[in-house]
Amino acid sequence: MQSKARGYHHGQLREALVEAGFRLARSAGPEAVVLRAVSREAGVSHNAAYRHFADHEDLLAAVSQRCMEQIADLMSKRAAEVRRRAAVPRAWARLRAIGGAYIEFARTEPGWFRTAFAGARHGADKQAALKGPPTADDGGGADVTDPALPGPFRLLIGCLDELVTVGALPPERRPGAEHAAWATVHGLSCLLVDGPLRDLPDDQVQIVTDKVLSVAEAGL
Amino acid sequence: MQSKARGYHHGQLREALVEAGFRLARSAGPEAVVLRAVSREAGVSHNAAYRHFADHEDLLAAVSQRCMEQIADLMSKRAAEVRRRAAVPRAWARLRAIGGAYIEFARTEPGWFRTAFAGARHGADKQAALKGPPTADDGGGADVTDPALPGPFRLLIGCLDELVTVGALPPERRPGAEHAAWATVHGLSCLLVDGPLRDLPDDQVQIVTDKVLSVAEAGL
DNA sequence: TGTACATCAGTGAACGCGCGTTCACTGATGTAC
DNA sequence: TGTACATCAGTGAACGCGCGTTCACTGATGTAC
Repeated sequence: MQSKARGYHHGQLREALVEAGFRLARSAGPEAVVLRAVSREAGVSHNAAYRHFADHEDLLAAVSQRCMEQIADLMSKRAAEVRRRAAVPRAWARLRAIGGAYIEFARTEPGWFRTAFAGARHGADKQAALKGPPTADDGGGADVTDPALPGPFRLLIGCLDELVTVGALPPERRPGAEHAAWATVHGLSCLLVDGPLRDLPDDQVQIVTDKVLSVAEAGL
Repeated sequence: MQSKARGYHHGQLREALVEAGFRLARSAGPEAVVLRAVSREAGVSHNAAYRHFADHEDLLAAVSQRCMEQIADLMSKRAAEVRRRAAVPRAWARLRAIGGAYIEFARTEPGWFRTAFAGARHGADKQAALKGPPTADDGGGADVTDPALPGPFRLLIGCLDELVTVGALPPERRPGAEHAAWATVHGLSCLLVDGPLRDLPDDQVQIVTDKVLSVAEAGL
């Protein structure tokens, strides 16, 4: 019965609030994800949110997670577009595709990108800390199937594992590779969004992106 | 006469306000650099700042710049500690030293680190945009002596130039290298400060840092 | 050297704002009998 | 099948807060004569 038209009881207010916050975050970043504005956007009184979220931080964390999924979606999409058939070049192309998608997302959706990482700073407890380091005792890094990991990171791990499986990356270079790769694309993304590369014109962004991805690949 | 004890006229209120903001930013980041709190910290009425800054954004930009210099200071210090004598290993060691210092700074002074990049987002006009891309018509990158560039970036450019001069880096790989290198260390810094690597214990941070720097160097 | 005066750098009070959060409430829903 | 009632999800008003900014002001400084 909950799919009825809006009455006194909303029915899916939680989802509606997250979606409203997500919309606000798009143009104005995490600073825009504020309880009163989100409720307003959802067409509901400004304290209704307390039936679904403990507090403002809790809401922001949910919106942030939504943004993180949005990044992962674009990465998956770009990876699926890779057309190479041979295993080795295909694996490399997929890695480049997800890296490029990450940077593309940051550049085209800076509000969402910033929000994706805003939930982490506040409410640190609620998000699982990342699995440790490249120690000798595990398989050489984090686990792709671990649902606590952010989606983009899981995709990256998957790509790197594929590179090893396919023989393109020597297993001894695998440990820690996910951190190095992620750091590189994340860093360029931040510089393009927040940092001193923020005003670079699009064509130059493309050049810089290619260079950075090439260096990262060469490094692996 | 301006070094007299505090009277009605402060004498160096501008510097004092920036310093007060800098202090507040250390523990609480850019969100703490708020006009009223900064004035309070400087022991002055909350509107006195308007004699020295156009508005809040203007003050934040000044504090942000101060933080950026602080990063550059640590990088210079670590670079100066390099003891290698032979030109080539020395150049590589200096590059690694400044990269490591950047990450070390982010890790040990997250408030300052975040503030250094907070001034950029707001008040974008006031900060010079970074010189373009690795086009063919310039010497292969930005200019070390350009005072509009952030200090850390100037240091990085200097190191890369040195690598070329010394013959350690083929000139054809030089263009764009500063972006790739900066992106890598900046990315890891952000992940350690804001992102999912925030809770990594110190020893693992060291391992990850080494791996990331090694990959970046190998990539160049 | 002394004095009038313009200028500058600070003060204190007040403005309006949007925020997070809490309170007592009320309308809708579903279940026990 | 009908009715009483507990439960749940929303409302509206109010709280206190800290913020940026503006106003008319006043104390200190330096300069012209």
